[in-house]
Amino acid sequence: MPELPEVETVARDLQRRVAGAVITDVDVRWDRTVRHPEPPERFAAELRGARIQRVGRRAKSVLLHLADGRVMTVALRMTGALIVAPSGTPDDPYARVVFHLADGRQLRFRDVRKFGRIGLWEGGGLHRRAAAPGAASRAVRESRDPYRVGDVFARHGPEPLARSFTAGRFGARLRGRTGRLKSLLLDQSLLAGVGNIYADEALWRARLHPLRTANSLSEAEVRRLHRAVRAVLRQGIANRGSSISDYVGADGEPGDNAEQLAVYRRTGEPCLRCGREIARIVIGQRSTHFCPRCQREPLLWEGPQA
DNA sequence: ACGCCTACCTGCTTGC
DNA sequence: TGCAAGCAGGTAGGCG
Repeated sequence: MPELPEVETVARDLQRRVAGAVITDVDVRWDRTVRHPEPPERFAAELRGARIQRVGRRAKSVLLHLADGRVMTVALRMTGALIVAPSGTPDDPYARVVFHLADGRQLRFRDVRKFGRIGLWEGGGLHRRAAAPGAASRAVRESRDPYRVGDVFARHGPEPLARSFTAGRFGARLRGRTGRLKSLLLDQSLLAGVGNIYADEALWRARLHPLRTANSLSEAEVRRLHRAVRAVLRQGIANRGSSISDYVGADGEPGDNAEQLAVYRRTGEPCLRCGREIARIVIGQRSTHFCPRCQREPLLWEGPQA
């Protein structure tokens, strides 16, 4: 469900609502949601009495910075949501982890499909350069604790909305890559935060066919894609995210960006630029939407293609 | 290192 | 109406 704009919206909501709150107890109702530390009783024990100081985001994870320097990471994956429930709110059968706050409210991790993951880590290392690919997950798997939050994101690429993420830097990361643009935009080690919705939207905006390969792009096209990625993400944040079926912010309200989407899940509707019907194809098992006229097909030099 | 594929889960929609 | 298949915003892990 949530990509960068949705996760950013949740993080900003939580910053307003739970910064300063103290966690008094934790119910883990689906053990596998908690990945570190384990077992869940230990996760709960380590959080009792912790104060949430600040809420932020890295990639598609919400970061709850605790007053003692530790960081809780919440990866929402497909259907995860973090919702602040006032005291007395009816229970939610899909709440997988419930954080009880000292003021009587609950911070609920709701997750129908149970793909979401929560971890608790020592602070530090968030802003350093990427380590060797694979090192992070291997180390986490093998670690006897304490493990730093920066290591969790060691394989992730840069934040697309950071000032330091320039077209030149984007081009350097794309250089030599033979993969298709659609798949590369979804690759979190190339760039962090773009998912299926915003990948399609960015390619439409940049007028690039999703099957184009990175190494086929001119410098001007790289600049166009760079601008487009940033624009669609910023617009998504401004509209509090795209709610296709069940995404909601921490206030439980859906975002307004779905109606602004140009191609995502608009198969058969007219292109906003040229009127041609939006097409849907599958790339790397992911549904992909684009305008066959505005986003010209790459030249195919081999193999039977649709 | 890269690309491709599967698994992880549940619920909703679609087509027969 | 029932039932099975297909689809969904993500990503770790295994394969070649």
